[in-house]
Amino acid sequence: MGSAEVDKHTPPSGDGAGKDVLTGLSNGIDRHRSKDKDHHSHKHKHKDKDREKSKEKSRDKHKDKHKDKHRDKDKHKEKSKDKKHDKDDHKHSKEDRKQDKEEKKREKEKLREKSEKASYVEVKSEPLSDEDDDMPLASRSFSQSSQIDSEDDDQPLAARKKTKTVVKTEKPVKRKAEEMADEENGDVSKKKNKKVKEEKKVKEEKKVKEEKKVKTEKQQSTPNGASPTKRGKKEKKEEEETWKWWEEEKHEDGVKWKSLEHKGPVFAADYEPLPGNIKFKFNGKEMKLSPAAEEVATFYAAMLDHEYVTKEIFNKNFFKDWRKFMTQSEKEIITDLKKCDFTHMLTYFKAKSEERKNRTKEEKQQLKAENEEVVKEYGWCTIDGHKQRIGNFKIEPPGLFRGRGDHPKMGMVKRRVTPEDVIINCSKGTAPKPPPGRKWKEVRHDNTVTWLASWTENVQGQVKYIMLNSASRLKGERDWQKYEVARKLKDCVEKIRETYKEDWKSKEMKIRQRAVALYFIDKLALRAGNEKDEDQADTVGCCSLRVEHITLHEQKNGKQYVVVFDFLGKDSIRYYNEVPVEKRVFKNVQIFMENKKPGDDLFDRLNTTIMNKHLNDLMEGLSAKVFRTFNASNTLQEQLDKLTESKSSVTEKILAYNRANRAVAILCNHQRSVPKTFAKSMENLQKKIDTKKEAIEAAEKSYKDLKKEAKKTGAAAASIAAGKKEKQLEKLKEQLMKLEVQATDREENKEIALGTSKLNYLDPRISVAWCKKHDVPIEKIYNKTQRDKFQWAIDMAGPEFVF
DNA sequence: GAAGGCACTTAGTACAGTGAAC
DNA sequence: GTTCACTGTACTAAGTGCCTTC
Repeated sequence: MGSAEVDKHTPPSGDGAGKDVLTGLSNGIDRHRSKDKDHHSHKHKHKDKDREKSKEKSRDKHKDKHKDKHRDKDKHKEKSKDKKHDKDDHKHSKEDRKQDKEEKKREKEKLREKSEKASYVEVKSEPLSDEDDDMPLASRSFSQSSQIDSEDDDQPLAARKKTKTVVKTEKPVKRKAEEMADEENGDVSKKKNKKVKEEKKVKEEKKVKEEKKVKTEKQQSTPNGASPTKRGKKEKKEEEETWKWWEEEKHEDGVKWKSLEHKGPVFAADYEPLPGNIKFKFNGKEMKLSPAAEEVATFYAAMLDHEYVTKEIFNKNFFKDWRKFMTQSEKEIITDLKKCDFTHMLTYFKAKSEERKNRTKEEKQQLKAENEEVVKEYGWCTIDGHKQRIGNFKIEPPGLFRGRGDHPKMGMVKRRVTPEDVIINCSKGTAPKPPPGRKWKEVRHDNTVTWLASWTENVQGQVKYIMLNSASRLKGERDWQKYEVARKLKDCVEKIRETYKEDWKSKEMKIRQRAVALYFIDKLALRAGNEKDEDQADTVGCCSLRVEHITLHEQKNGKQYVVVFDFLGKDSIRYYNEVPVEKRVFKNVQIFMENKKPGDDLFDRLNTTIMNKHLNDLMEGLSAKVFRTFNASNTLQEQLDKLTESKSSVTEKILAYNRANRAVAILCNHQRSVPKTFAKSMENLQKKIDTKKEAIEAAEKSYKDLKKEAKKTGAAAASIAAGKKEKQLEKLKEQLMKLEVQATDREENKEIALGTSKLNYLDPRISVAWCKKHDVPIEKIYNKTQRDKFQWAIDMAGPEFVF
């Protein structure tokens, strides 16, 4: 299929092309059916069928897209069901086991529900119409055994999954993560570790000296006027914060801690029923709800002003779940969400919120003190003899699930977590006490994991964890290691690039797909793109890109061989990019798209496991995500080198830093919604600019007048005044320039989030070194929390550090 | 070897806190 | 003292990738 043909099925790219990309995509494409297509699309077959159906049903194109994907996801279900038909008993038993598991899971759920009796009235599940199971059974059975291409290893994954003849090109031995981690550190960090060991003695001596110094200072300061408690607190805090774990020996393989003690999590406060005068109305009639139903109703009421409640799926899920918390009589009465009136509740919450805002200083202070007490008690743990902050010691309160994008589960009730749901992890003999009269689900002593407590959340069945905060050793060590792997990639990236460029020419489709995908991951810092379940929002990454997500242009805006990417990535954030690529990549993509429907996988012979296996063969510890870290950090280093002028002022240097940071954020597609106050603040800034311009105009006029006068009269006074005016004018112009730069900066940053890259992708040693080299205070780049997180880097990196 | 589980990182948003401007 | 706008933090959803199970 030529690109023109592809283009025919895609909307004009460019402005606003995003969500409309699907429009008309299926037009005519179905006509290209081939052998390859047939077997490749086993997993797509039914989704295509359904897609056509859904097209008729749905008006919203974007929605359609998601629906399609959910059907896409059905393909996995179907896949496994097909297997059931085609394959041996083993598959049957697999399916059975799966069902067994699900049943067990359901039983567990039930048990948990029972345990929550205390907080909710238990109601037997209501047989509301279940639309989830609308997949036609007929479409599930589909044999494909005969459709496998005879070409070696050059088959779509869907087909290959059925055969056992996959040629294994990868190294057979897969090593343990711990081994890898150790060896990762090996190459790059080993030297450092050695150095660290050598220096350890010296440093320990230094440390002892420092401690002595601190002690003496303490002793000296306490009798002084300064508040002893305040000082003591500060010093204690500092002591806690300055555990230089990076100078210590690492734990052995897989061991995360030797001792761990904590007080357990903090549970959400019990539900406080609404005052009697706050009424819920159904069909215009006031109604007092049972406590359980009322609590869930308040979750919804509190969100009435939010966009979520305009979404059908949100309302549907909420109502279905809400009914589970109603009494029999409530269920009989409350039959339609549209007839429910929660506004009185919302008004009450708003008033409460106002009340909170208007608290007196004393009240606020008291509240703050109370919170601090809680943090003091539950916010810290003792790990290997050191006190460390816990990141999230509060258990998530109940509420409505706020899935992002078009999440099929949004609006479902997130149930209250009880001690009976919680697994505690700590040293033997140190288990925290559960709340009075309650029990933990389990207490374990697993020192190969970093979490302190966990529970399984009911909406998605995911495990949630209580973990240490980012300033802790456990997090810092991993962070350091992450950047070391990225630096290791820097040393061999050129070779890897040569390899994948060579692979673009491979005879094997699988290898060509892998090579092109890797090129995208490397060039565009795309995420790997794991496959997703049908009960999640339809988002993709590189390996899971579908044909509908890209458009090819032989020529676009004066550039040759342009690939236009338009898809929803993580958090349903749109990724739109027009990328000129090498001809060979372009031609390959053309081939990958041939005879495929919009909803088909672009890389049908590739997934993240295959990609990462390959990457790990190229370099130990390498996975797709390392490219993002590497490219982000590398970009920062390059941009800083390019943009920083050593003669500039600190302000200008910071501007340069922010620009470099922004370049990375753009690369990684870190977006944010435009701040609510943006328009207004821009308006204010514009006003300032206008005022400044007026001032400049006036100053210019008076300068001219003064100059004229000086020339005319030759008076020294007039000449001095003109000189002064000139200086004033220059100053004003400079101020104007600054304001205009600020406006540009703000405008450019409107939709870009700098924090994510700073926190997760940029090797902090680059920033630290840059600060040290250019005499920029580190506080200008990192706030307190960030400095805590990157303490290791601040301590470690000198001005000479280069990524 | 597919699928699911698990542990962890990465992500954007909401809101509280804070300090500057008026 | 009040308002406004920006910053920092808490929160929790959504990714990645390795490991285990069957």
